[in-house]
Amino acid sequence: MTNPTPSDIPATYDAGATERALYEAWEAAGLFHAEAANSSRTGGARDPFTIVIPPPNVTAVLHVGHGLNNSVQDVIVRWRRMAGDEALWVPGTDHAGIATQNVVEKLIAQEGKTRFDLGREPFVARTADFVRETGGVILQQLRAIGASADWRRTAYTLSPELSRAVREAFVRLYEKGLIYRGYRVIHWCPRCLTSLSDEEAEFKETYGKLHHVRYPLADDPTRSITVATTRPETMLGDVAVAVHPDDERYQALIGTDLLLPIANVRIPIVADSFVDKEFGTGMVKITPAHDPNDFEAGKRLGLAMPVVITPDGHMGEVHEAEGRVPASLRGLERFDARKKIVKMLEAQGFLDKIDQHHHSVRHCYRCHTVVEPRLSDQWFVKMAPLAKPALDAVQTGKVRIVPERWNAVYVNWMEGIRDWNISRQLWWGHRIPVWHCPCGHKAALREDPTGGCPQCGGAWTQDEDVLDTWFSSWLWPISTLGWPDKDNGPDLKAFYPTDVLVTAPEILFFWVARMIMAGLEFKGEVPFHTVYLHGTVRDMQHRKMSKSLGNGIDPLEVVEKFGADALRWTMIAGMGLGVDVLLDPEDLEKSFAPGRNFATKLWNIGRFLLMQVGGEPVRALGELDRTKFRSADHWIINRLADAVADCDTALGPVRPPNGTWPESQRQAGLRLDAYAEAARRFLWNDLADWYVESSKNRLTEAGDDREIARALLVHCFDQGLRLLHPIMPFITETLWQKLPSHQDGAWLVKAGWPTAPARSEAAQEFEVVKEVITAVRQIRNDYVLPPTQPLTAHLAGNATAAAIALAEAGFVQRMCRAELVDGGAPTGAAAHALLGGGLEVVIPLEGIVDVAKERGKLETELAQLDKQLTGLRGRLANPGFTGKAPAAVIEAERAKEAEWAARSELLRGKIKAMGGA
RNA sequence: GGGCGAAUAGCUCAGUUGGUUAGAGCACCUGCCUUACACGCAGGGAGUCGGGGGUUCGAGUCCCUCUUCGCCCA
Repeated sequence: MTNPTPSDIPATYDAGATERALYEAWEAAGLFHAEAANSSRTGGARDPFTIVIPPPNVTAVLHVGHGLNNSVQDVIVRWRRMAGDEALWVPGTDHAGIATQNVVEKLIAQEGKTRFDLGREPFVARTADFVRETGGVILQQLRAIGASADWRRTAYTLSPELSRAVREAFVRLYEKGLIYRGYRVIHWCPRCLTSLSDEEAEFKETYGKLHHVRYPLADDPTRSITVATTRPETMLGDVAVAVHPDDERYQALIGTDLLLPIANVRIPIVADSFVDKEFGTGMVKITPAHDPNDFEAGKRLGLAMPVVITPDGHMGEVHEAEGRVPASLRGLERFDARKKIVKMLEAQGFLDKIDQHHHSVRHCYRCHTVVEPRLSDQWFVKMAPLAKPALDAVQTGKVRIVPERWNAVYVNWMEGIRDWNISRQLWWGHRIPVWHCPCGHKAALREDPTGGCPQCGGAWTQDEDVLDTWFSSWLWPISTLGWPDKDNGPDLKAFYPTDVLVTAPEILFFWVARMIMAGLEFKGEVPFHTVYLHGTVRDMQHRKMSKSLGNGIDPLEVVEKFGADALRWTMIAGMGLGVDVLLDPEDLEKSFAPGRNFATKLWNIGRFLLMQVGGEPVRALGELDRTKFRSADHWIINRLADAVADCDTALGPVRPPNGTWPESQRQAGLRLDAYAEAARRFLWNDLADWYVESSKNRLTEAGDDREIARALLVHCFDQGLRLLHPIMPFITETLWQKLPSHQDGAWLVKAGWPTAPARSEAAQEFEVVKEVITAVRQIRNDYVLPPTQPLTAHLAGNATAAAIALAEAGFVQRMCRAELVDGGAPTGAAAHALLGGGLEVVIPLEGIVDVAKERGKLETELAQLDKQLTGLRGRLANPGFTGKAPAAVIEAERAKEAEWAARSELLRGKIKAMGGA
């Protein structure tokens, strides 16, 4: 069989032609399947390793943030799969209540309809159809970037199974008294027409206006007090003005009435210690129905709670507000009303002044409408009892959060946790499983009731609201593995607790913290042992990529132009721990060419191997006679050992011993950028740049030397491909299957993760050879000698080192076009390089080297060295140093002093020989 | 307003408990189409480690302070 020639295999790798078919082959071979029976927790032979995907919205299309998040998960899960774990990656999607409902509402708006025109059931049916037809696209797109999930297990938060989990969780908490109905001020989105949790109402920095309004005393309109507000429209709902009970300024006013302008109702001045005397005028107006703090105050003081804003954000006498909203304002949109009220106040002489005011305003996290605090009845989960064990789990190390700084954020939130508003006035989602009947009886039920109320026989009506989407998401790790239907089923036993949760810090509270609570509450165990929080993909101005800014990158376009491997490489290699990944949407080439180029480099290493090594089998590493190794062989084995160790260190510990991370391991590992760099360095800088080059002279002639080189080339490339495979799965699999060591039917996906080979001391010898080559190259560059001009390099100063280099004279010749000569260095015009161990490289360059210039170079080097030597000697002469520094440090400094002194002496001698002082 | 974090090469970042001449990738400059690869090879320049003060034999690393930026929470 003849070896291929360069023209047989194209010089560049075509990702597009390879990736799709390869993915299909992986999937067809069932390589991503994980079986409960194989897990050591159920008596199998492999340790389980599980990741559950942060479920993307079912209507989502893949954006670069998904690309990053899922690439990270895939890298980790592929690593563990190769390492021999029963590696499970559970995929799925989220029904995304508000988001999906908004999408469908927009669709029917094009037909001029609202959801209310359709009615609840038809609207839900329409949404379900929409999801069925267009949903889940993202799961197909994840395949395009190489995601190795077990697709048989694809889950959906609104599936019958996961809906039962939601129901079970609700009923259990209800029965424990942890779910209750509360009447209070919540965040309300006037556009989505639903309440939101604290977490769903996001702060946005805003420049607003602080209006100072005069409220006259009811019985003496010549006197007035001044209060400040950013939301004048809510003043119609004011029921009191509060001062601090100890505030001397206002003692006399407590108990007197004010006349609320515009509304023209009397409101009292009351005392309450929540008022900050120092802030503003020390007087605060109380609007219980439209501000959460005022609500608390109003409750304490037993005040009325008039509601003056309608659910859709218009002025109105909604509740307990008769006579407060003048006809001219009724029905006016809240921000229009604000402007009008300010004008009215001004006209009536009640407006003192308006200040510019920089503050944070809550917005709906789905539609970005300014949220309205609103008094209403909602369902809540009592969080404190759930938070306690979840806090402990992180503080004791059962769950570690990486990077560390998010620990404090987590702890802070848990310690100040507030009850969770879980009811949403939406139609798309899990309907709250509570039924009421006319007799007032109320029950939370696992199954829909069949008959009537057990107490009065009346007809049941189900609660109208649905649950917060996150109420299903927080069950994800347990529900996707079978809870509660198969609570003792093999999957939960085999794979729960899972291992790593990979996500962005934005949903630490929405999701991660709540999953920890749910896992502990419903399964009695943490849902995962590591929370890995990665950065955000941003553009070159550090702006988050978003549709509205138009600065996004389409991952599928990148896959098409550069390949999935290139996409993955750029994201993983550029991802420091918790650090944002910066990509340039204006210049995809700049961002993704490095990954494509690396793939091409690998392709060409492969091309070289196939041509030079041929298809005949190679000897196994263990069968090689190490006594016949050349220095390069020892060296590449050591470099491989380093690479394996570096990758392992960067990836880190896998699971906590005995379920708890020791202090020393809490932040260890998951340095994906360091791992990527270690794999790249080995394949490119070590194997391709040096070992492949060193092998070229050896492959031409049959014999042991050729066989050793062939075997090591194949072995090292094989191992390097394994190290890189989790990051660049397609190119590595493609090349790996072409290796002569490849067994029919074997997949790199399932090939073993490398273990470091035994090291060899002899590897240092090759460093000498490399140094000589580099020295000659530097001289060639310094003197601008054409690469083709043959040179003679005399070696002197260290016979042992010289002999090592001379043994590889042929290789040196090939690498830098220099013939090595033992000794005989000329005294005339020559270029000099002084290497470690006193080895000298002298290249005679009559007519090219200016002796004075060459001497000048050496003098500069000497001056530099002497300066450092002086400092070093000063340190060693300092009794403070020798008396206090650790022995090892002093020892090292002494050794350094000796080496530098010798080098200095040598330099001095050479300078003298060249006519210097 | 409270808390946390960051500031190191043109850019993005490493820098372990204080201890070599502060590193990497990208970018940049120079030479080269050397029979695997120009999506490549070789060589090179580049940082008073944000400012100031302190502790120490020794500070990028620890402490104080100022400046700037980011994040989380209210």
